Amino acid sequence: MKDVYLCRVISQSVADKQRDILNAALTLFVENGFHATPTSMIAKKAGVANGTLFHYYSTKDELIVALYTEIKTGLAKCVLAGDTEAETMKDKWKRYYTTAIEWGVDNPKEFRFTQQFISSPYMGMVSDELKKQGQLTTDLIKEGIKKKILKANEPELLNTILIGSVYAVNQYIMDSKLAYPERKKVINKSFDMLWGMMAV
Amino acid sequence: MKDVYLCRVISQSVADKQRDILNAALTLFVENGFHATPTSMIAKKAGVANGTLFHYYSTKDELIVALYTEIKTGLAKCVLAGDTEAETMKDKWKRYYTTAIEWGVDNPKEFRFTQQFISSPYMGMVSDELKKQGQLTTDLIKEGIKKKILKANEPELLNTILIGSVYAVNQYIMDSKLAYPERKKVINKSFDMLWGMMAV
DNA sequence: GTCTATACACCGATAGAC
DNA sequence: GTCTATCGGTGTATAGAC
Repeated sequence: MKDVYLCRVISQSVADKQRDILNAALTLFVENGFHATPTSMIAKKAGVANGTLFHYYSTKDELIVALYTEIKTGLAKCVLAGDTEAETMKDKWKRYYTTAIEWGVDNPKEFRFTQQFISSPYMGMVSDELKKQGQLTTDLIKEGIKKKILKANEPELLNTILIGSVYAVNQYIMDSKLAYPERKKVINKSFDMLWGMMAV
Repeated sequence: MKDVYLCRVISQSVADKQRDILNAALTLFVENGFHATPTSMIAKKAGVANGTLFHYYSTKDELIVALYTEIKTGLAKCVLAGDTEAETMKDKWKRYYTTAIEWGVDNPKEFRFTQQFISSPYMGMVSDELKKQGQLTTDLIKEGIKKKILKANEPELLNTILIGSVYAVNQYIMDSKLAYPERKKVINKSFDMLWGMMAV
């Protein structure tokens, strides 16, 4: 298993000014929240005119949701990138788990933005398509149960706890400002704990 | 162990109009978010004049933080209410765990509000006193490790995972709209999983 | 303490030139 | 596509009567 899971999200995916707008918005939203960040401030930080912002996103809400979609898609791509056929289920889970947490470490603004977004009313505005992304890991749990590798619990419940743990461990790492060697230990240790909980 | 963990929060603790304002604010914040809820709307729903709101809270931010403090204190009181001396550590943990989750079920608005608040920039405005409330469970973990009841992991890390799991399981219960008998099963089952993870 | 009335800043969004 | 200029709407907070 490789050691580094770096994965940048927004930087390369869209063109010039639009990218600047998204990057500026991300930083400011995380710092000040959605409300306290006027579009004028975003435009200024992005180095574009106020009107230009509304050329790309016809409302502020649309910008916010677009930013979330962008980030979430990038995370999913990043986590699934290392998928191989020849891999035990435990290794696959460990890789998913590690990649997700390291992604949060490499992209702290993106991570905090998603947290903020998910528990906001904007969450109701995202497409069902994007919402169903979590289905993937639930399916993997079902497969694991069928193969008698995982304990026969409600898959959705286990999935929820796992996602919650990814957020929790990430939060812990960020709060404690853990650098690489210690960080890896914490990730491994917590994975072992969780695996002990879910595996037969 | 008793079966019902009901625990209302805001309703009784403060006087008349002020209580109406907090209740109205809570409902509207959860429905619309902080931004999309003007003070005028809060005042209207509370049945008071706009100026009255600013008599009790000199800024909107102050109102938001006060609401969080109120709710958080209520939750803490509720969880600690059943503390007894003669109780095994496992029972105490199970009671804390169960009470916290059931509190979220009984107070869905309060629960969603805290989620929204914690991941917002307002979180930076709360007193250090309130922030340190989580210290209590961490200390209990340390005690458990010393007594060789719990595995010798980083206490903070375990605490973070536990809190994350409480949120996660609550979310699962709410999303699945589980009623009492099934809900209890899920809580017990998930606690057993978690206890298996943390206990020696 | 509670109300009415209002000041005034500010923001989201548009119009239209280039 | 990008800019400047601007408008209409709205929100926080205050002033002052009761």
